[in-house]
Amino acid sequence: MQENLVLYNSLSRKKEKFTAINPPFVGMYVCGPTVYGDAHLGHARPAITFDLLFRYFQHIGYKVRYVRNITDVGHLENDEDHGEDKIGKKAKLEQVEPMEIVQFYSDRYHREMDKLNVLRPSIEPRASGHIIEQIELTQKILDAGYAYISNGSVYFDVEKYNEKYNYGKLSGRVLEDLYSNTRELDGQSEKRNSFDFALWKNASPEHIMRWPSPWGQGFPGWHAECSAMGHKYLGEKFDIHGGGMDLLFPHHECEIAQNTVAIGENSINYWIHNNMITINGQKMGKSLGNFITLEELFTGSNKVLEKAYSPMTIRFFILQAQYRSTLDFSNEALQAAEKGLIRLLKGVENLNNLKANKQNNFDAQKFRQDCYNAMNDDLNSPILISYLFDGLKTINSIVAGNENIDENNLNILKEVYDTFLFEILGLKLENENSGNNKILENVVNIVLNLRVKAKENKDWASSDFIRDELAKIGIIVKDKKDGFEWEIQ
RNA sequence: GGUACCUUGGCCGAGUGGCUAGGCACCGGUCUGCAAAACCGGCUACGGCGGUUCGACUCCGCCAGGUACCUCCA
Repeated sequence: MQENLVLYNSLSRKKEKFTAINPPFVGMYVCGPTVYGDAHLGHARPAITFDLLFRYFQHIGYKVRYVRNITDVGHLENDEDHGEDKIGKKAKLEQVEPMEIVQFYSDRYHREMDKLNVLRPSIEPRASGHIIEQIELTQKILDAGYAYISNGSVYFDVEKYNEKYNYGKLSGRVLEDLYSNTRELDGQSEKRNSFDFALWKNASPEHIMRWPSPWGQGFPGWHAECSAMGHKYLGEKFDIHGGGMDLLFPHHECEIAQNTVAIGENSINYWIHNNMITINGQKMGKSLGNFITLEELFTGSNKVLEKAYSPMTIRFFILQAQYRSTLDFSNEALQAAEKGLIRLLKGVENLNNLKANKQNNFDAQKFRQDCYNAMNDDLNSPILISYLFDGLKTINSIVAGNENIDENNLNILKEVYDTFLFEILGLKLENENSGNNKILENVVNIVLNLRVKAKENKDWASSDFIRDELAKIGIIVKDKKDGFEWEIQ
């Protein structure tokens, strides 16, 4: 087992050596989607980031329990006092049961994540399935004296909490600043302070999603689910809590407050946050309306897209940036990723056909160690990928006969690509010519075989005619030494 | 307004107090009937102004520009 993994902890704002609480087990909780719309490029980033971590942990010998929730209740729009439930609103709009919305978008989320080769988590709990746990959490906080009841709702008393603990220790916020910077209360609020947050909300008569509780008919506050479910499945203390940087405040800050009171201080060791994907330098997000769904990316059906991009192109694009950096979307960047990935995968094909030599001038052990070092340094996937490209040059030189590799080093080299490219980065070969186009495939092959005959007869007019006419309808022919390849543009 | 962060070559994106990441594009070459593809090579950048230092893209200060969070967002 590699013991040198270093991860950036948002709590300390430093890179820290990772030490599991109870090795070889690792408990990891990641905030999943609120399922009221299609997954977009932004959703792919945490999914892939924590998939990378999940895969790497397993590779270096840990047994990981990976919990990623599905939020299906309690996530309100706008203001906590007056906002509408996101799922409930969509259900009304579509005139279906809220759970139909949840099922529909959960299924679609899974489908897109599968395409991205994101492994399913070990447990995927839903907020609506853990109402009792959230009521218990709320009751504990009430019993401890850090919450108050107001009109059938229960609010966390941040001011009181901050007297003993430090509200803001994760996000670096100071409560006094929040006083001056939050909007003035209009006098109608149920909350004592605007920064107090709901643990349980009283349901108005028109609110569809509602459950009985000691405080009346209602529903849980947004932050309650992660505290309740995380600790239910991972224990009182666990190793990692992850999510997007935009959840740092208030969501994760509130979770820490809840956990501290209801479960204990420092119940989670490492807080890990991925950065945002930007478009034209601006965050891609639901509220800005500048998001591109994954389905649109895969099919090219969005006017900002010059073409369709395959799931592996998207995955590679995301992995080419370190997860804590913003990543700027553009057609140019995506096409660069696409071409690079194809070249890398072709290199692996060459590698698998390599023949070992007696002589050797490649140090595969060092190469392997470099790759581990990159991953151990806070999952530096772009550096890892740069090494894999460096290795490609070596592979091609060996193919060309300019360098030599012996059997031992060749075996290690193959193992490194297998491990890092496929197992850890989670990339895979994609089959082009999607689906039921067997007939087209056969027809093109017949035509191109005719072209081979024409070339043998030095009938350049015919061979160029075939190539050019195919190009006109979007089929690109690539000659090879021993035959041809083609692809649909 | 408060808090934090960022500014790297045409584009994306790593990184370090001295040892030119990588990809894409571009240019040149090999190969090819030609072209494409593939392969090889070239392309030495770190917002501005000061300071610390033998030496700064890397540390410090100021300025400029940008972003995020402070309300829902991955």
